[in-house]
Amino acid sequence: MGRQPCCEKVGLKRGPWTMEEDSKLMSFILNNGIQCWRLVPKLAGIYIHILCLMRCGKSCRLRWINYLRPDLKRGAFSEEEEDMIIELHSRLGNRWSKIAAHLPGRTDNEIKNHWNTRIKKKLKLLGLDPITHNPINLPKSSTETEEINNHEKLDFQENISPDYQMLQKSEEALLICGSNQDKNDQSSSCIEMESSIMLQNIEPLGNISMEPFQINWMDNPFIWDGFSTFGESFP
DNA sequence: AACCCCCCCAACCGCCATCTG
DNA sequence: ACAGATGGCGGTTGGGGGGGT
Repeated sequence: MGRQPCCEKVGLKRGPWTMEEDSKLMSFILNNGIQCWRLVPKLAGIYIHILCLMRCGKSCRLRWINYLRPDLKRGAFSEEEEDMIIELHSRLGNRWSKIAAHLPGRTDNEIKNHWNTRIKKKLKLLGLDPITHNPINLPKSSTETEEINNHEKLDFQENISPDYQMLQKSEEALLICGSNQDKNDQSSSCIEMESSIMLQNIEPLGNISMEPFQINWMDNPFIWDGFSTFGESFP
């Protein structure tokens, strides 16, 4: 059995977040940091507007991580990012959070969505199984047909799937690296550590509600032009 | 213009791991 | 040591929007 729902569902709001809710949550986290997600909605409400933010802690956490975090990169994935996702997925599988740790500014949810809607199709078009990253429908070798099949494999690799060759090369490179997996784990931990440090380094310098304000982010201040243009000019 | 279909993605759900008293 | 609480993760869903008919 899993645990019970994180909070009492009665009276809690669900569905899309409003700008007001975003404002409350953002203000609270920037000013207080995150100690306990379950308390955030109540505290955020008391802190800003007396009214409670009628969301469960889990919903607040998700909204912050996937949408409000100031370090999020918005917009389409670049070719480089897509290639990186494919390469990481071939090694890590559906461990989206681990993959996201290697792509600064991207969330696990964003990567998961992008994988399911775009990259999966792209790989299929390239003749690759999105789960195993191996060619689809490649005949299995037997003693009698091995040579023919090898020719087919070569044809496939040379004529159909340059991306597959690229993947093979990156896998070879990883084998040569040997302890690369450990290195990746360490770098992943570093990224996680840096993220937590970054969270503590946020310094809101102005009024958060509807006016432009400045955030010091890893000693790189930027101006966030408020909630009026939310979702479009969010840095 | 109206309807339908498909795609995208934000948000939710359920489970597992870890923490805490 | 244990049970309940909490955080985090991956899978899934459903609503909105765009394109086609």
